[in-house]
Amino acid sequence: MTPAFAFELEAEDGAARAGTLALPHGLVRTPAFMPVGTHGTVRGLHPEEVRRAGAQIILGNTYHLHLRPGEDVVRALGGLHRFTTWDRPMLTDSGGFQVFSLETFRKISEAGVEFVSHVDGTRRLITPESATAIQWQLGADIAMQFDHVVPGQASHELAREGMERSLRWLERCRREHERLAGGADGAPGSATAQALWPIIQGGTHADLRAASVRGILETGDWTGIAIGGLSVGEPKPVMHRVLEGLAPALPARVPRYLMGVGFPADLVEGIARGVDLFDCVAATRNGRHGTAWTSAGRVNVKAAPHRLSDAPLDPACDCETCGRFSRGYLRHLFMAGEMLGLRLVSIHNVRFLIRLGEEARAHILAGTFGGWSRDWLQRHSGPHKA
RNA sequence: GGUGGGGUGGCCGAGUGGCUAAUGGCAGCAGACUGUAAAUCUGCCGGGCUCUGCCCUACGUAGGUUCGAAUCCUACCCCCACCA
Repeated sequence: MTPAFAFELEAEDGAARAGTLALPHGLVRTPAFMPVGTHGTVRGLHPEEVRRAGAQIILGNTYHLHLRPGEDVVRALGGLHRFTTWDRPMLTDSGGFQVFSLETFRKISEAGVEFVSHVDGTRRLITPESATAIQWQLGADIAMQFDHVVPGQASHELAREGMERSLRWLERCRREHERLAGGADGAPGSATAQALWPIIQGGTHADLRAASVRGILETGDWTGIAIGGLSVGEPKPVMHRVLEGLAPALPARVPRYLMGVGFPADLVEGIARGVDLFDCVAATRNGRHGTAWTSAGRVNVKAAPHRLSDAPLDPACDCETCGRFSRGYLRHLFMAGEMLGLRLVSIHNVRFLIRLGEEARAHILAGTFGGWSRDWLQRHSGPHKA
């Protein structure tokens, strides 16, 4: 039996990597896209639909699950896996992204972040310790450190502040996680039940990113390392440059998780720069908003030309939606405001990204990733952008 | 037959003399969306042009008052409510 959290690097093709990550609830073949299920559900989709789309692991969110229903409820009902009935691996984000996205609802101090709940207005102080403790109660396979995300346009000074604070908070998360894993508070589980992953910050500044990696690697043997603070407003070439700068500094035997990314082209670009794991809400959000990713580029499901179309969204797609429903029907569902439309396009987009990971993996294992990714990016550039 | 209310752009519905091509909403068209405050948000939405502006058409129909009318007056047509 593979030890929990072991990552086997199976092949490299240029900077691209294929591997297998062993987690308490199962294996994750990489590169892989992880659908986001903020509230303990991949929005709009039944867990079986997520599974059939090929998802190996999904996310949950610490901050949102803390507000609703509360980690005590989740724990009382058997933990996140049992609560949601998702029996494959899960990862919880720490709430660090909400430091960025709910910027107008929070105040940062060294102690932590005080949020004014967007749900009921109550004040909630989230600290590195509490974010870790909440995640322990939720019980996902992987917990993320509580970090300080700054916008993509952040100055060197602000990016440095966020990066250094994230390092200090990482240490506090690590201690709390070790304490909990040791059963200090009588919580269930053990050191093998949940991993804690650090997050590289530093904005768009190469020196800060490098310092972040150094700081993280000095403090422990991590079973995975995340790259945060990207796709938050910086231009794509800048994100690519940051990834290229990071790759050589990262240990090869540790999986790399690019947080919050991305669109299809971002996956291909990221994989080409050594990223193993991705997550992004765009698949489901765009699905709900009527934009489908296809092998021929983006399709606006609501567009009039699809009115009489009997064709599937993407003839090259093996998802449940494309196997059964026409563009004309999907357009009708959107126009009629029927929820099935939102769900069907979400299913398609999730499958599209997961399949993209599967295809990339196959090409890396076959040693053909370079040509394949170049062709793919070529096909999906310009007017047919992905 | 009588009395009262009303007829506004694809639909609903504001507007009672100039700031009105006419508030809103819906429908329609397009765009945005990256560790989810999002089944959301933004823009366009009478026609035409030599398009930072100009012209035409338009508030039931026809006439009138006025420098100026969707807004006031007259007649007619139609719709609704109540009474006979």
